[in-house]
Amino acid sequence: MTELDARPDTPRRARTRERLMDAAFEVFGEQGLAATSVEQIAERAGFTRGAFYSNFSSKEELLLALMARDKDQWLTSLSERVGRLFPTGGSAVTEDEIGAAVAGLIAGPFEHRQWLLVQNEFRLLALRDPELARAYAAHRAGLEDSLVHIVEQALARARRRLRIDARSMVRVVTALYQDTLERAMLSGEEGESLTPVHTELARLLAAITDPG
Amino acid sequence: MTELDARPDTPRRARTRERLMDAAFEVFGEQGLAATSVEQIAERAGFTRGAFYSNFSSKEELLLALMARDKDQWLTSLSERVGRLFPTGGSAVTEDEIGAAVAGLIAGPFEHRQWLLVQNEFRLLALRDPELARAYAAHRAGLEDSLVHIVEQALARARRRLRIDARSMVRVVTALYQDTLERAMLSGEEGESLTPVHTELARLLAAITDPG
DNA sequence: TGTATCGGATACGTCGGTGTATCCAATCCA
DNA sequence: TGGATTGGATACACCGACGTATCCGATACA
Repeated sequence: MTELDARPDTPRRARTRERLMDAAFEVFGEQGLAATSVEQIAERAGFTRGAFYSNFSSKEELLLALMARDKDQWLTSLSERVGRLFPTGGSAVTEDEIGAAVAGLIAGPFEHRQWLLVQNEFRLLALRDPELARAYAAHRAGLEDSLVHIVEQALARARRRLRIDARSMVRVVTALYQDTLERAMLSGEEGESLTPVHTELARLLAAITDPG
Repeated sequence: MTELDARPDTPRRARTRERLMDAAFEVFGEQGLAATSVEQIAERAGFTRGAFYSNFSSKEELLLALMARDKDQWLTSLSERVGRLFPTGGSAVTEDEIGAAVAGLIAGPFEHRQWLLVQNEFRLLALRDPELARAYAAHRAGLEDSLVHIVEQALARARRRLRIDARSMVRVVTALYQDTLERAMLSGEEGESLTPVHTELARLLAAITDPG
């Protein structure tokens, strides 16, 4: 759990760490965190266990690095796309358009399945380990704050107001998104079955927003 | 995964199976499914691995038995409590009263933490194993149907109507309940921190119901 | 060009869990 | 009361993962 005693941060090291994280993300998604051995991660990345342990002190540390690395990417991407959907000075937006927007955002270029799985496992670990719980809570808080900000901007631009406050709205939507995505993944093969997610979310959003 | 080749279903066997399931539920909750060995389960129940394998063919089979066993208990209990809260022929119900009702229901006698953890892990397994996925989907479907029924009854008795249909409402509320409960569990020690769950849910329910 | 350092590979001992094959004891029924 | 049947305990062989200590080759630098 403690940081690896600071070694020189040479570019070569950095590349190796990246490759290990990428590999870990893949294998975690396929097999699950607990079921994945350090050896499998290293192997997938084209290294051996020796390389792994000279870059990370444990699977857990790698996981933390992984989560931190990708949160920012995701957020900036989302923010950009929302900005394009609701440009400043645009006109008021209908309920249908909100639904379409959500659909577009969700259908983004991210591997939902992998992320859902890894996030779930991370959360599960955090629920049992107070140390990890703090890390996870911070992670989520950062994400939520950013989302709230994005939503408030979007609402202002879309000329709509919420029947509940933005933070609650974010919580409801993320929770429902998770749940519905899981439901879709559980029944049928990924691709096409993402549509119910959209309609479900659109329906809810229509129910809690009013023109204003 | 296949059933244990049918052995005589004597009362003694049944008792042993019960004890093993109870023990498994405890240990699963504490350590997680993957981290729990068959030996720990047996030990907790006061047996050895031998006993386990002569009653279940695998951890997985035990898990399925466990889920099936407790779903019904929970549902009937919930239904009873809802019935008491909204008796037939009662008067119309205010938003505050709905909040209070939800709070009361959630604060029920069940070990939320344990259940949340086990359900989460079950779902995680199901997301990777199509066989389990079907079992889990059936489990959830049964639960959801019952909840929808309960909600429709309660709404009629409370003289309120929803801005969305009952099934969507059930999905939203269960998803949000999960998420908020997790949030509470992640920050601070269990007991008192369940209140935010109540207010969050009450707020949402108020937003999607109208008097009618 | 020679030497030091760093990244990664190899090899090893250890541990814990698995599943099965065998054994013992208690209950059941004649 | 004595043989059979069943539930559970014991013992065993096996495997996979772990973490570390040590070694080798390549790069960097003088």
